Amino acid sequence: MEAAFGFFNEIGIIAQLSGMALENAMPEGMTLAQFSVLNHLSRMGEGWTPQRIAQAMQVTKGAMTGTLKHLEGKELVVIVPDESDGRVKRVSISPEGRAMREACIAAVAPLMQEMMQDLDIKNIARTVPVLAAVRAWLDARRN
Amino acid sequence: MEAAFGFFNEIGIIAQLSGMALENAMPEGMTLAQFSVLNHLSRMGEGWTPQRIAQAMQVTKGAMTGTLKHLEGKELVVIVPDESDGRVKRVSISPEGRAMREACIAAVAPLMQEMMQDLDIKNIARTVPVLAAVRAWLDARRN
DNA sequence: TCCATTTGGTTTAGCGCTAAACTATATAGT
DNA sequence: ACTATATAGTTTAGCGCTAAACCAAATGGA
Repeated sequence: MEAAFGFFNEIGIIAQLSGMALENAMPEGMTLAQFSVLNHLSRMGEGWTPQRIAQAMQVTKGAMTGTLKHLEGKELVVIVPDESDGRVKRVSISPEGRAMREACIAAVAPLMQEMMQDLDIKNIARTVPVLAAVRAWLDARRN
Repeated sequence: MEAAFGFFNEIGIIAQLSGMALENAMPEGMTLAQFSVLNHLSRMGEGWTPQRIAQAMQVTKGAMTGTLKHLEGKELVVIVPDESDGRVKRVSISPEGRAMREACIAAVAPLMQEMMQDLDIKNIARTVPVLAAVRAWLDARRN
């Protein structure tokens, strides 16, 4: 019980601190939320709908509307209406978007290197399956 | 490198999901940020300044101004000016605040129980020292 | 004594998130 | 064919967070 409380407390603080550290390292104006979408599109291919991206990122569609608007404003992403279904839109990453993704990864790499040098990466890697199990449990429970 | 990325990704998602799960379980209108302050005051004693609370919670003083305003509005906390220093304020938890803290803990307990039943609490407890080390590293690095 | 610096707190702009209300389009059942 | 329901996306209100500008009070050195 105490352990569980401590666990979630650490998780919350690390999420906050690491998020800030990563965003500060990234090119001006880029956020983790925006980078995540670029990364997803780059790795998983084009033509995703906002709704599907929102599900993949575990955020509401309302939140995704905002993030995509920012990305579209910077022309890192192209959004077009679907031909066969008037409700849905299709999102693609632009060449500038790909370049920005690369730039973000390059900007963040030194930080990761530094951390892996100072901390024992083995120990960190060992926690990942446990974290994944907790995430899966929370996700399933959330209905 | 991949491991580190995956690690922070899991951390971010768990923080989001667990935060929502806990807040949904709590009494209407209570947030994790507000609960954390009540919990801190209850455990660490009275008379803390907003600035010191902000440092303990790892947030900016601006953020703490807002959270304390909400708590004060609900009369869960009492804030008075310091006598000897015109700049500082002193924060105390009220009886209602203590009751609210208890209510939050009681509301969240079943969730924790459920999780400890479904997942192996030992594995989770084992991750806590690693998480603490990562937090300490990020904290030290942030200057 | 006076002025520069430091420190505590507030405010504002901006981004992320949720939940819920709302619009518009598609689909299924009668 | 018409109506009810489901689905995609947008908008709004509200909370949390940062960073930076700002105000007020304390402090320390010339």
